[in-house]
Order: sequence, then C-alpha cells, then structure tokens
Amino acid sequence: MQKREITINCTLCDHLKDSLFNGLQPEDLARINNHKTCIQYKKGQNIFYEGTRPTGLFCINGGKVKVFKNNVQGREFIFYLAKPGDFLGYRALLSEELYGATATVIEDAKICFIQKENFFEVLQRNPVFMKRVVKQVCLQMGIMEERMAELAHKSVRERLAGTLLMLKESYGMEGGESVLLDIALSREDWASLIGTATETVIRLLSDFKADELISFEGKKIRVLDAKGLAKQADLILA
Amino acid sequence: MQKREITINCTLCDHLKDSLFNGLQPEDLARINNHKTCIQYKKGQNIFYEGTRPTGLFCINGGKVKVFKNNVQGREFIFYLAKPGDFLGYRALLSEELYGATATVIEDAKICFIQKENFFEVLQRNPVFMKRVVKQVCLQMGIMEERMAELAHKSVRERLAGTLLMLKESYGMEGGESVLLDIALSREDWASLIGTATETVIRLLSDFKADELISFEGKKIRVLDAKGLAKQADLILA
DNA sequence: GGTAAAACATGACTTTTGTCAGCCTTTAAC
DNA sequence: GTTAAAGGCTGACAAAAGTCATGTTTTACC
Repeated sequence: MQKREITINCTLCDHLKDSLFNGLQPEDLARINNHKTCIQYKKGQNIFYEGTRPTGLFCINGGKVKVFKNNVQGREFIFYLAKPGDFLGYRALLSEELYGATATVIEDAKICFIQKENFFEVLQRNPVFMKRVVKQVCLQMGIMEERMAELAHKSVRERLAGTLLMLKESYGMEGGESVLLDIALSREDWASLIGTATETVIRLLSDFKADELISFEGKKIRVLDAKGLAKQADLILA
Repeated sequence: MQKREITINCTLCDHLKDSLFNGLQPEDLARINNHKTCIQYKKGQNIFYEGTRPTGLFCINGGKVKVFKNNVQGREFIFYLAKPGDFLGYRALLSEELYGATATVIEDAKICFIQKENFFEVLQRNPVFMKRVVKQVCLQMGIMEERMAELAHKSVRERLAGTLLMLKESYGMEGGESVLLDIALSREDWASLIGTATETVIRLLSDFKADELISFEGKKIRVLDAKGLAKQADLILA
C-alpha cells in the first residue's frame, strides 16, 4: 500500500465553487495550485497522526476521510467526517499545536497538500480570505458545541437517530421518498461517531430497521422515514 | 436588580497583560477603550441570550460567568467558565450567527462591552491581532475536542475528577500542599459542567471527600490530593 | 477457491447512571 | 424573625448502556 502521486488542477476542480478557496484572486489561487502536491490514498491509509506537527493543509478532491482521537483504552471518537471540497488539519495549523487527532481514509481518496508557507502567505496578504477562514472555524466550533450538548444529555438512541439525520443532510442522495446516505461506515465507525459501544449501535440500527425507519444497502444506509427518526431523536418537528 | 454603569480604563486594567488585547498599538487600544461601556452585574443576571444577535464583544474585568445551553427538557450544559481577562461572545460574532448559548453571571461581575464595529475595525487594520484571534479560537476548539472525547468515553466519576483538576489549573489558589478552587459553583452547576444529574455529582463529591481527595470550604472546593484525583480521572501520571 | 481475519449479530449479565421521593439545611425576602 | 424557596443530601429503584462470550457472515488475501 504505497501512496501514488497524481495531478489535479485547482482551477478545474469541481469542488472549488463551494470551497474556502472560491473567489480567491487568480494569482493567489495559482500560487496554491502550483505549489501543492496531490496523492491518491487507499482505504485505511492515514493522512496525519495525532501528536505530530502540521506542515500544511489538506484538501480533499475525492473520497471520504474520518478525523478521530484514540483514548487511553484505544477507543476511538470521530470528530469529523470529511468529503470532497473539505479541508483537513487547519485547526492545529492555525493554533500552532501538534495534531490533536488522526485522519484516516474510509473511502479511497485523492487529497491535495498545501504547504503551510503558501497557505499562510495567501492568508496574510488577503484579509478577506482570512476573514472567511475565521468564519469557517467559528461555524465549525458552533457545530461542535451543539454536538457536545447532545453528547452530554441525550441517550444513545437519540444521538444515533440525530446522527442519521445529520448525515442525511451532508451525504444524502435524493431518491424520491427515501434518501441513501452516500457514505460507507462500519458499525464500529458509527459507534465512534456517536460515542458508544459497537454492540449498542448494532442493536439500535436493527431496531430502526425493524421499525422501517431505515434499510441497509450494502454498507450504506437508506433513510426511509426521516420524520420517524426525528421523533426518535427527540427533535421538535417543524 | 438593575445594571449599573461604571468606568474602567483598559490601559490600567490588571488583566491587559494576559489578554488578547495585550500588545495592541496604543491608538487601537485607545479606540477600544474610548468606545466601550462597562457594567456591573449581580449574580444571576444574564449577559446575553441564546438565539439573539450579537452586537459586540464582552470582556470580563471582574467576577465569574458561565456560558451554557439549555436543551429541550430544560437541562443545562456549561461550555465555558469565564474569569477576569476572558472574552465572551466572540464565537457567534465571528461566525455571524445568533448566540448559540446563554451567558449568566455566577459571581458578581464587572464586564466591558465593545461594539462590534470597533472590534472589527481594529481587527481589519491589524493583521497581527487578527492572527492572534484566529489562534485563540483554534486553541479553544482544541480544548473542546478534548472535552468532547472525554464526554464520549469516560465515566461520570472520571469526568468529575478530571474537571476538578482542570479547574485547579484555571482557578487554583496555592496554599501549600492543597489548592483552593476559587470559584463558587452549585452542585447543579457541577452537574451541568460534566454532563450528568445533580444527585450523581453530590454522591461522587461525597465519595471524593470521604477518600480525602477534596474538602469543602463554604461553596468552594479544596483539592487535597491531586495525584489521587488523577488516578480517579484515569489519567497517566507523569 | 480456500482460508484467515474482520465485521456483524445476539444473548446473558453487570455496572453505571438517572429518576423519584422525601427530608434537612441554608439563604433570601417580607 | 418568620417563612418560603432554593439548594443539598440520601435511599430505593428502574432504565440504559457496557461487557463478555459465542456464533455467523462477509471480506480480503494467498
């Protein structure tokens, strides 16, 4: 399993339009584009490791990545799931700390790496871009607060239902009534995502399936009854 | 209980040296200083409310504040405890969202308010200050990630012990062997801070007291045996 | 295509934590 | 100072979730 270098052009990137880099001055984008390296990763490969020093920023062009932390007993908690267009590793880069989490590919991926010097230079001479980055970080932080409050006070069942609905927003593929979640997570990943044991996830997913709230399609899940899940998640129905 | 306006001079502020505003150009600091308003709050008063629009930034000159969110069942989760020198409300301000949490005074406080126009102006024309703000936000986010992982996988007992040690760092007053936590939290606040029920906190604090890890001094707690608490928190002992 | 490993599933049991009820103590208000 | 309210405490019990053991299915690899 070795890394394979590939060529990707930012200006032609499908994900540019909804990325942080959208609207960048052509010369700034060119600077980023000309100095980056892009690598093809296979499922299971790591992009960066907790405890190591960041040397740049990652931008996902294809595939899916999980960002997680291992606790003392080796149990994993997933902070983020990232998909094409998302950036990785900017938190530790901007706080000038070591990585606080590990990033692992969960679906074969193409990822560009932007050295920190280039990123910081564009950041420095472009206050509008800087403001966008700050806004992005603060938005992300708001999401974390929300999730933390749920972790503190909601049951595992509620959290699982809520997470299914959340993934429906980010990874849902419309298909009439039901929505297929276009992300292949193992039961163990689900457990790491909602903060529980694998067995508990298995039992609850079976419950949801028995109640016809979801169905399984290979390693992916189809949401059949979003309203029913919202009830399970104890959300106020609009 | 009405708010009382007072006068505070930033340039003479005890907390300037360890604040985000330290090292600001004199004219920038003057701008902040001349346009702020300072108010004296009593315990129990609110500084801002979840769901309302931020109009500026708060800076604590004296007293203590909790920042929390209420869930549907009215249960509260405390995101931050803030003390003199700390800033409040910048997250929602920078992400241009409504406040995601409520801030309430827990010990009588003096708090300065900086209108967003002035804050943004200083931010805009001072890239070094901007970088400091970004770094601060990202550091805070790292702390949140850490806490979230603990919430996901540690027991209430471990979290309580860990929180006692954390507060020892931020609010500890040295006194020989033992350390007094200089913050008066109700049992309910402790429960909101670690994400559990009040009764559970009461029982565990009694346990810790019986094991002579802590003692009670009025509404405050004295840490008698930090190493013992670290063992309870399941931390690796250095 | 066969085999080992990983992932998935289920049952039995234990532990942790939440809930409810009741009571005592301190604080705040009239 | 009396009274109400809030906060603190304890016990009994129930519910939720974790753990362990075991078996089955799927996947990956030689």
